Formats: sequence, C-alpha cells, structure tokens
Amino acid sequence: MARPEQQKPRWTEEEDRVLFECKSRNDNLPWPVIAKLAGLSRSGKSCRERWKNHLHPNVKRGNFSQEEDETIIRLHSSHGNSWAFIADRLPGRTDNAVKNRWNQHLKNKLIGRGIDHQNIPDPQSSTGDQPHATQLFDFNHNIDPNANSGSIPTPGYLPSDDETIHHSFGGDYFGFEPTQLFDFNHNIDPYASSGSIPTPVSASQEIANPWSTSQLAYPEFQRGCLPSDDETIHHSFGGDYFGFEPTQLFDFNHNIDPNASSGSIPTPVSASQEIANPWSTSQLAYPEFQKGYLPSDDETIHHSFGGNSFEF
DNA sequence: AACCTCAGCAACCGCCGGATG
DNA sequence: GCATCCGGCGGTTGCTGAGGT
Repeated sequence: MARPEQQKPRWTEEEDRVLFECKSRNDNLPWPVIAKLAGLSRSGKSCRERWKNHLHPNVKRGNFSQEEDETIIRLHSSHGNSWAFIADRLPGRTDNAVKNRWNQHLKNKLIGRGIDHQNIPDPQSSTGDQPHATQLFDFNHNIDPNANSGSIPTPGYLPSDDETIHHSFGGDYFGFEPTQLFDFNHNIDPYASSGSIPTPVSASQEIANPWSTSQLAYPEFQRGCLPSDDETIHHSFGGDYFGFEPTQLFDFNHNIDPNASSGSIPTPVSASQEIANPWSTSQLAYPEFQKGYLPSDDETIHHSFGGNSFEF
C-alpha cells in the first residue's frame, strides 16, 4: 500500500493562503466546491479539516493549561471519547487537538499514576445519573413535583441546592426542557399557590401576558427585574447580573451584547445587531456559557445547580 | 555526527446522520 | 421510501523535531 510520494503531504503556506482567501470569499459554499475553486489538489474534506483545525480564526495554539487538562480529564470521565463535545468546552481548542492531548499525554499520565481513567469520579455528579447534555436550561418548566428533597436527581431533574437554589428560587426543583430557551415566568400556572411548586401549563393555558406581575409565579423576576439577592445570583452566574427583557426569551449568550464589560449588566441587542452565530465563542459575552458548555467552576456552577453539570 | 526514541502534531480514513431531490 | 451528497466525528497512523545515547 505504500505510495511512492509522501503519504501525508503537509499543507504549505501558499495552500493555506489560497484556501483561506477562497473560504473567506465563498463562506456559504460547500467544501467540495470551495476545494475546486481553490484549485488545490485537496479534497473538500481535507480543506474543511485544514480550515477547522488550523485556519479558523478562533483556533487556539500553544500548550494546554492545567485547567484545560483538568477539564479534559473530567469531561472524558463523564462523556468518554466525545472529543467534539469536550472541545466545545475548551474555547479555541479543536476536537483533534483535544483527542491528541488525551491520547498522547493525559491518558498515559493517569495510567502512570495508577488511575483508572475510565472511572474518574465526576465532582459534579454523585451518580452519573445526570440530565443528558443536550438540553436547554429552563427554570420553571417540567418540574418534578415528586422529587425528593435531597435525593439523587433523576435525569431531567435537579435537587435543590439549599445554599443556592432554595435561596434563589424558593426551594423548588427545576427541570429541563430540550426545546425551550431559558425563560423566567413563562408557562407557569398563574394560579399556583404561593410557596407551592409551580405547575407548567399547556400552550392553550399559556399566560397571555407573561410579564403581568400579578400572574407571575415569581413576580420578583418580572420585567426588568434585577436580582435582589446578591448572595445567590452573584454566586450562581459568575458574579454577573442578568436583566430580563419582556420580548425575548432568556438565552445565555444570545442577544447579549458581546462587548458588555465583565460585571456589568448585559445589554440585550436589537435584532439587527443580533450575533450571527450566537454560539461563536469569540463573540460571546459569557463564553463560559456557550452551547454545550459544561461548567468547570465548581465553586460557582456546582453550587448553583445542585452539583450537576448542564448544557445550555 | 549518526542513530534512535518518543512526544506532539497533523492528516487521512471510514462511518454515521441529516438534508435534499 | 430511497439514493445521494455533505459535513461531523472519532479512530488511526504518518510526519516532525527535540533530546538522548
């Protein structure tokens, strides 16, 4: 099977330049077409990989930090060889780079320490029986009224973390709905008794004006409301406060001004300003909450969401 | 200086699923 | 429903360069 020529010819600077320009000019075309237009003797697939792993502006080079290594180890223990998933949580790192890092460094390191790298306890999960990582986070929806306080959460549900959740949202449980964005006070039974667990309502029952204070299950989160409880919200979301906009669903990193200074109140942007790719890490006001992000900050996220990890 | 080893990186390959006609 | 195309993904392996002998 040996080929007389080099089997894996490296990309030259000239090829990179041509591909970069061609891709930049024809961003919407399929890769096979781009490869053809570029006039390179490379397949569309090769061009795509070269772009994704090297030429893309967001690609981060250089050594992995200890934090990145720890994140890889932790996520690998809970998600296995889902390199793309892990890479999503390491801004700028590609799945290929993460895979190489694991296969050629971290795995051997753990083996050398006598650690079973396939069974590393996840600090954010006591059982591994955690909500599946393809769900959006939605307070007040799909709440399990039968969840036992302090019990191990069943998939899709959260236990209350007294320190935080109880503090924040009345000691109730919060579930996850895969098709909804994050939305306080929407689809909540307006007639639920105070102190009870809010009951999700059907579409037909949906509150006409979800921002009408009198009908909110959690009136404290009404339009424009800022969290009043520093201890909790500050704790929960990395020290930043979030405001609410009545015409928008609450969506981490979507419609949020990417240029907002850290610690300031995020500014919703208009439709015309809307970030083209809301999950593009470089454009996120809160890149740590990007799509598919698995929190790495125990102190904060672990605390906030009952010790589990979630995707948004 | 020549050779060897090994870690790190890069590229290819096959499989799979979604979109489209 | 089926075939085809395309992109995404994970596994594998070749290439490179640094360091050791």
